[in-house]
Amino acid sequence: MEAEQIEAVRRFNRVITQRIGALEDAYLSREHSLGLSRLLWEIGSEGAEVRVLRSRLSLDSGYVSRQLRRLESEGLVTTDPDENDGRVRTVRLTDAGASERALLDRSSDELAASMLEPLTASQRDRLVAAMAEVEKLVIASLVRIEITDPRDPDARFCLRSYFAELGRRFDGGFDPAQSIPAGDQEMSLPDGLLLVATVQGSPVGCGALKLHPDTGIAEVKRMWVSSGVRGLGLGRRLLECLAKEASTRGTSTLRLETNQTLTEARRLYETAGFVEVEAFNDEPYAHHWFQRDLKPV
Amino acid sequence: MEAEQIEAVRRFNRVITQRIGALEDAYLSREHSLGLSRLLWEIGSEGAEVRVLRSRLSLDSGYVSRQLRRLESEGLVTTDPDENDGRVRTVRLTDAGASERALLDRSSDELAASMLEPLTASQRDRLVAAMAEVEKLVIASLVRIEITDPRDPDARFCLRSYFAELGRRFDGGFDPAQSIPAGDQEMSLPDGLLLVATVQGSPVGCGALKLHPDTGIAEVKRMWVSSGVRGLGLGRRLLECLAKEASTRGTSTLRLETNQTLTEARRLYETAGFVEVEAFNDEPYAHHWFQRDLKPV
DNA sequence: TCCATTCTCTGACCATAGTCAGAGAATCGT
DNA sequence: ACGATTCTCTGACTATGGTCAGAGAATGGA
Repeated sequence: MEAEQIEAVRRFNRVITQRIGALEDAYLSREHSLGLSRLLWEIGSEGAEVRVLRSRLSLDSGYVSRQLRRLESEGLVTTDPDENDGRVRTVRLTDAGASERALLDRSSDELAASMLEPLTASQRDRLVAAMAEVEKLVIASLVRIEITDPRDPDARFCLRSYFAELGRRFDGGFDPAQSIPAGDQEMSLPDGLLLVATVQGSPVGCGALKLHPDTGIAEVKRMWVSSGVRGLGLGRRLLECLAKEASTRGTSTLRLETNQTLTEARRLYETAGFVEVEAFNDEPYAHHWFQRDLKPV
Repeated sequence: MEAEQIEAVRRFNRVITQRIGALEDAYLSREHSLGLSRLLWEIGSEGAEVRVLRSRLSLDSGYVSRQLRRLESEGLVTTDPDENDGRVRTVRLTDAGASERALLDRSSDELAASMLEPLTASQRDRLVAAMAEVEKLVIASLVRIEITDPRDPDARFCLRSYFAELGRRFDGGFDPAQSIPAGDQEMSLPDGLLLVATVQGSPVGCGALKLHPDTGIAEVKRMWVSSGVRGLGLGRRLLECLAKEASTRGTSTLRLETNQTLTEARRLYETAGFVEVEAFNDEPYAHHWFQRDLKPV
């Protein structure tokens, strides 16, 4: 990494935190403290359970409790016990609370507008485009990839999303019963593994391996990337991560099959060193079979 | 301004403040509080006067004093009275303080590096480029233009910079004595005015008017934009601002002359509605004379 | 049934980051 | 020379944003 780039990032951080900080001071410090406003915001129009608020903002339970009492005494929220679980309490905004929250929303809009306002139309377009690029790449830098139990909720979410996408994209839909299966056992060590990619706790992609240590072959399955984070090279990162995991577990050849409608996946495999080979199984949904040799570690 | 753009800016602000905030928590919260670290940083390797620190960080004098006592008691700084002015005290870092500051510096580097580290080389380049663009445009949105007394230090700085630049760029240099002068009086109301553009307190550009109410003509003089903020349309903003000020003061025609080496200025004048005319004065350094009619207010 | 756990709440603390009033010394302006 | 101003400092006070221990009610699991 070059010193110049680091200097550029530092300069950016300095300018941006100053600017946004100054604006937040000016706009958001209405009658409530920052903490109260944050809580009010996080409750949302639907209401929220106290324990959810606590974990989302990662705050102490006593602290949240006191803040809620204060909001209550100002008539901005009401808290009622949960119907199913008497320990849990649910906070809801009153009308006054909702309008207070709307005010915060408007302030945020004004804050954003004040960054655009002094600029010409073309400068605004450039700023918005550059911000989108920064945002995207910063999110990319937040991706964490970890081996995850297939029964984990995040893993379940990814697998469900994967099947849903195949259903949407395959000509004639997708029926898991027709396809070669990959059960939880096959995606758990030592038979295989599942990688889940997350951004700040939310699952955004996955990829699995079925290991066959006796033959030195491993199959790549369940490659999926959420539409929100496409174009960030996450597919490639997952694939390389799978290759590394396979390699350290005695795999010399990686195999996978794919459907003709998944063109971007095919391009990914080709540019990642896979070569198309004869069909090595009878997966009914596959049109292309790929293979890649791994360098031993 | 479009709602979409505002939404994009808000999303950017959210993502970036979260990201930078989280990183700062992780990296910068060493043994000193944020306030002490900020002060330590601001003192710099050269040392600084207490009053300068106070105004730069816009902090209460009592507060700064107490913070300094604390840094002193930890052996990180020394404060000595100024040689010339016994009221002023100058703070300097001790060796321990300097190494503490170097540590902060390194943390900032690591923080920046951690944003780049997970990315591929091409993504890094894109991120740095987009950050530079955002930074530039955000700075552009921070520019304030105000009528300023020519004897004000900021004004003096701009005028000095203006002459220095002419000296560098004109073939054969520039000698103010040879040129048609514009004294402080001529750039002060009611005879004229000087606009100074600042970004967060630092002067970055200027432009002056010499008014001639009897003829309805005003002359534009001393147009200068700091090299650090070029390409942001600041010249145009200054020029439009001058035109507006002239217009409200009974000017119907704006005039200016310029040197052939200032090509970007000439392009600015042409695209801002000025047309080249015969020489209307005998300014020895001028090669082109321009004029523009103003719509009455 | 009963013990462990979960969830919320209260009370007692604490550090940080200030603000405000005023005092004392040095300097400036006239 | 002297009154106004500038600069720094001390003391008293405050709000914010927490942490920690423990109590009491509800629930879950064996």
